[in-house]
Amino acid sequence: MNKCEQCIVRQFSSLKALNKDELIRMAECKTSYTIKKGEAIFEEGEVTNGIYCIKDGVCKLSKLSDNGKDQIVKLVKPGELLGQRSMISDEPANLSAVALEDMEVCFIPKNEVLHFFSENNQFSMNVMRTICDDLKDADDHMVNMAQKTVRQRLVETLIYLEDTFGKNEDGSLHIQLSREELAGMIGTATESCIRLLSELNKSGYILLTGKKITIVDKNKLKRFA
Amino acid sequence: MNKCEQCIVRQFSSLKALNKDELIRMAECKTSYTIKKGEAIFEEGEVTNGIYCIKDGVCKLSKLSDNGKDQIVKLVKPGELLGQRSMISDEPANLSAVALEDMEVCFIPKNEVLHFFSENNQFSMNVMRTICDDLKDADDHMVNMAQKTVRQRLVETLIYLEDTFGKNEDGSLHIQLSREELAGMIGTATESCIRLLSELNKSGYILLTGKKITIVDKNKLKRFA
DNA sequence: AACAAAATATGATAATTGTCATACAAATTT
DNA sequence: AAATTTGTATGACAATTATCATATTTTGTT
Repeated sequence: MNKCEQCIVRQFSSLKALNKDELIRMAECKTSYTIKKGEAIFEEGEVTNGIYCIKDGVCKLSKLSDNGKDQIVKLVKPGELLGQRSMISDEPANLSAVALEDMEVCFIPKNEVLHFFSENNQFSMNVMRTICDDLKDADDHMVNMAQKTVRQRLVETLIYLEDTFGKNEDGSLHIQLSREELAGMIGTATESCIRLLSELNKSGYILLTGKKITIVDKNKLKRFA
Repeated sequence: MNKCEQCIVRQFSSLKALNKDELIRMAECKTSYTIKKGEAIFEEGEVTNGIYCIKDGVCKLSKLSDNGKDQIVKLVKPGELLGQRSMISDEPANLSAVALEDMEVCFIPKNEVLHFFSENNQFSMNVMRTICDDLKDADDHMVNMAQKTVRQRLVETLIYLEDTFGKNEDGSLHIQLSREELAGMIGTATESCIRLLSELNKSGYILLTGKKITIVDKNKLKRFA
């Protein structure tokens, strides 16, 4: 059992408000998991009974729409928590969480988290703030979905992916999404996504090399959209 | 100055967790406002420094998109609070709040709310839960915007309006939105919204009488979408 | 290495949706 | 009451996007 005290991601998360004793207590009750790329941490509708803290790897939060397509609502990075909303609302998960890379996550049971909530006001305010940030992002995201064209959404998503997850040494986007997943982020058909990527490639805004996507000139790309 | 204790909407809001003393304190610090239809309670980007409790009337929360169109993110009813997210995140308002009917609202300064937060755990949990509900709604809404057709969104919005705000004696939707506002809710051009309404009218699913919209058969309408 | 399965790419076409123009109706102002 | 402004409605057309079909490439498996 690893000590939460020494966990690298703790300082970047809501958990930074916990004191030494609380971290020891958390280390004792937590369960660590390894999740392989493509595996689910939890699925839509599942009762989770606690939260997950992401130590390593990125996952997607998505929801299956009536038309059979999976819409990606958010990508989640190390340091972030999963399942807080469902825990607080006392509801089953509204979204599925599936690993985009191999991951390491820790599960902390609900009753423990609620204990920290009642004892540590700073901690609950931190969690509250991240949920508020999520709400703002979701509202903005919604407006984009409703008002922008698929091309604009694709361009903005590509820039978001570079800004948030960085690039490899060769300049390509570090995070690897299938075309279907990228389409699921921007809310369009996979073919439309491929076609637009292809168009951006031909126009020289991006570079497609196999599955790798490289943004040639971010500002030019931004202006284009 | 009216007593918060006797306020009709209190029992339906997060404020129901406040005790007698807290309500007296709140009554002393609050400011009551009357807002005329069409007037803004606050605008996107404005620093609000507190929250508003809606006593009477409905308002829209909207955001101006880059394309110049106003997207309605949420309609807010009596008993609900406005501005909690911005207050907790300590940010200017992300959305504008504009009255759809004449309204009565009470403003409670930020420092007072934060005081109740720290003293009354049940109250903060209530607020947290409403924000979590908003987040879930926003996520679901986002998926709909991304994956459903304008027709589906229109039909679902009409049903939502009837279910949430009820109907007049003649059976028409109680809440009155302009075509432009309805288009802003479903995320489409005003002309497209008008055209689809007209189509639903001709097919007998709804009835258009002046500005009034009547759903003829809710289940049939639902199935149609 | 050979094969099967999955992912990516592209063409053809249809359906959806947006834009611009214009007409008409209703509400407001003078 | 006439005039102006605003909101609603509809046509014509263009642009966007989805769908279906079909290659082609890549990946994984035997």
